[in-house]
Amino acid sequence: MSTDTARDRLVSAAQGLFAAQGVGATSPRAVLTASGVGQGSLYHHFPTKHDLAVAAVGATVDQALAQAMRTLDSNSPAIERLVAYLERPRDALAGCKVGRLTADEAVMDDEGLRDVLDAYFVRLLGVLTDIFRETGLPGDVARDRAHAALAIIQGGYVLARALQDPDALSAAVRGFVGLLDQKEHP
Amino acid sequence: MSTDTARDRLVSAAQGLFAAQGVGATSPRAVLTASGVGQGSLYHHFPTKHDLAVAAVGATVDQALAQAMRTLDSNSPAIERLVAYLERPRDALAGCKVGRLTADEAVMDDEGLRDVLDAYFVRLLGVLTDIFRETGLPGDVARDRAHAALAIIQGGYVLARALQDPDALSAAVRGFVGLLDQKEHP
DNA sequence: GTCTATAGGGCGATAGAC
DNA sequence: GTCTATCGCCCTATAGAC
Repeated sequence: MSTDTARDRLVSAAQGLFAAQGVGATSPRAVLTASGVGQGSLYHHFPTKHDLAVAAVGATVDQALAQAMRTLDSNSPAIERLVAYLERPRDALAGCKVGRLTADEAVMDDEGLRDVLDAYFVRLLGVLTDIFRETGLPGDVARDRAHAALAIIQGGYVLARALQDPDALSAAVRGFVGLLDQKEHP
Repeated sequence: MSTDTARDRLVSAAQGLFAAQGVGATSPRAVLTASGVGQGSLYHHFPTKHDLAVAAVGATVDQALAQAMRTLDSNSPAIERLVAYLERPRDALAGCKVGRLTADEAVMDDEGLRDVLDAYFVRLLGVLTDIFRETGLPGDVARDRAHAALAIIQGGYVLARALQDPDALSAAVRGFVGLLDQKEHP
């Protein structure tokens, strides 16, 4: 592992705090306390909070994309890959590490961070659209369904947090998958 | 109008700022500046930020529920009421005034505010579940579809903000409504 | 009820020794 | 590269006059 340099420990600590509290609510001070490095080191590697945020959010998005691709990029039939992605176990009460950031003005006010979020969802939408196209749907319908599938996950996280009940996300996924299945079992 | 008392102006200003920036990122100072009242007045009516937040978030939830019920409570057929609710015009780029708060730790760490969010979604889920039941679905399936419908809206808001494109919400709704319709037009 | 003034503390960032 | 010390600002909240 290369996670024991000061820089890596800072990024890793920032990722954890950003996921738990958001970017705006996390102070550089909190990051350096959690990482165990000194104040000077933080500002040596990341002159401003913006720089730290870009590094940490970028790392989180890379990891989330890699994880998503593991279920979406197999060679099973399209519909199975889709359902595997939708039903993948998730920490519903924690919320989506990426999606939650859209409610954080400190993120949305920063063009660099906005671009990172944008790239994440554009990529996922592209892959999901291709999957729906493989099932024989025309392109525009496939694109709408891809938006719906992604919205189910993101909205399921919101419901789970609001209701403090992880099953709210599972229920939303079941409701959506049930609609997908009805074509095959009418 | 009764919105020209100091108290009402404070609540109204807080609602606007909370919707735009979240609760944690909005200072009582910002609220009193936006409302035009003096500092002493704020702390006279709302001794702590918590008290102000409960009043403002409560008001926002009441207004949002009333607006939702206007489309859900008509006497048109169940499926029409549902689609009318899903397709209602929304300020997608602003995000859901209520749903966005689930990403705000200042809200989730406050039991009173959590309860207000919970009540909002429980109420909407109840009404949506009843609508799906009216279409002849068994109770547990109706409940899952209600979760899915609400997740489409909440997730659509997240996608719209992440992509900076209001049509992402519309696309998610189209994708979902298309699946609902396929039973009728197979 | 509303005002001005201020307290005590955390914020983001910088200085400068080692 | 990493440390400790410190700056100036804004935060939430309180004090006390009017």
